Amino acid sequence: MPKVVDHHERRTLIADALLRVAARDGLEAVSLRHVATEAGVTSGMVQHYFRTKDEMMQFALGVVRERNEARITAAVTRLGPTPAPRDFLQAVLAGLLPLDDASRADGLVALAFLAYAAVRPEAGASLRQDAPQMVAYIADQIRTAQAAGAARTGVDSESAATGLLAVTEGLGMYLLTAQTTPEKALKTLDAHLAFVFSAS
Amino acid sequence: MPKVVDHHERRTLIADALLRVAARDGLEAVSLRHVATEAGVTSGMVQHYFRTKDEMMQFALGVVRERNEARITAAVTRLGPTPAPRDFLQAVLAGLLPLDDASRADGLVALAFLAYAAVRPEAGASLRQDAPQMVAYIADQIRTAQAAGAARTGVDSESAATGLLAVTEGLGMYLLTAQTTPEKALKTLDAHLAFVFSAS
DNA sequence: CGCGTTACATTGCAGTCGCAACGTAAAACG
DNA sequence: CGTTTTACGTTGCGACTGCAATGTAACGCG
Repeated sequence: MPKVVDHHERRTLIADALLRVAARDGLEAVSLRHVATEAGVTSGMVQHYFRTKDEMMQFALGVVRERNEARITAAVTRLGPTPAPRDFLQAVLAGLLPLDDASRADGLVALAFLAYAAVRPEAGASLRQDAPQMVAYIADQIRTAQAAGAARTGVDSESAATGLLAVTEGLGMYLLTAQTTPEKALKTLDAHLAFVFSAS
Repeated sequence: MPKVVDHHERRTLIADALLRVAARDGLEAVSLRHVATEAGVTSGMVQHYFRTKDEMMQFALGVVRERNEARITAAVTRLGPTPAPRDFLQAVLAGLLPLDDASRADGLVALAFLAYAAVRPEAGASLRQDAPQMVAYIADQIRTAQAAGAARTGVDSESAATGLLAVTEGLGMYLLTAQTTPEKALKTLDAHLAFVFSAS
């Protein structure tokens, strides 16, 4: 064998270049040659690490998901142990919003992938898989607050959780398309949290 | 001159074909020849009515916007005169959700266009233009209800309006990507409306 | 009845695409 | 030390793209 190389590292290098191209020029500008040029390698090398373009896309999609996950866990750990449910959810959901340039770029790519996967069911499965546990987790937080008298009762916790996530998702889209500002988005999110977490 | 033809009708015919292709195979599958084949015409004719592909895309984008607008006004007129703000908003927002096959197809196309416009600012302007008045209108409804004691006070009406729209948008995305069901989406929307329209 | 304008259809060209095929160099392994 | 396997680089092919160019037929107008 020649130089011993870390396959995963090379693939991540290429995927990063792909994401840069997608964030700058859109997903339709992603081609083997463009990605290779962006990564500073030859298209032959890209082909060596990904047998097909679709395989490369799938991998890049996974990288986006990992980054989002990392952003969330970072927001959570930054909060310290045993935070109040409302503060906890505020941190998690705000961490999901594309507020800075880095997360904005990722958001644009995620949006492009969403449209890409909408007509490609096998690729879409990867995007769908972590939503249910997210809903369950948030619903659990709401139920805890309800039991402590810190959240409005008489509301289905799952509906409230889905609503919270949907608001965040919608605000994210408005941010990505410059239909609102970070300040207004955060204010709207807080207003919604105030709806959920209030005396009944 | 030869046969007198309705230009706008022909352009709409072509745009409809474009939207069918986009809904079925994604926006990346939209090419002059594919659209022409789908419309049952020659690519030369497409070129005759649209000087460039981008012009064709812009026009199709406008058609999507018109359809959405029509769906909303249809939902409103179906409601009769002077409805209660809550019923009114329920009808409008539910009308925005991609619940049947037709609106689902349109939603998929709109999603694709969103990603398309995200890296094409001049095309994105067309998507952004009607959001502010929508927010203003909903905020007005909320303020009316607040004055009548039918909605919770002490909340910024603009934030509440933005939240309502964001929830709808987010639920729409979950529906398009099959991450939720129409029943759950409507239930979540109603739960959010219950948050806004309740004694303070 | 010409005539010019409009409504298409056909063809072709330059560029890009994904991908296969092949070549080469280097290093681990016997 | 030779062999084999891996890691690339290069080239090219067939298909597709947007678009320009050109041709042709039909109809309104003077």
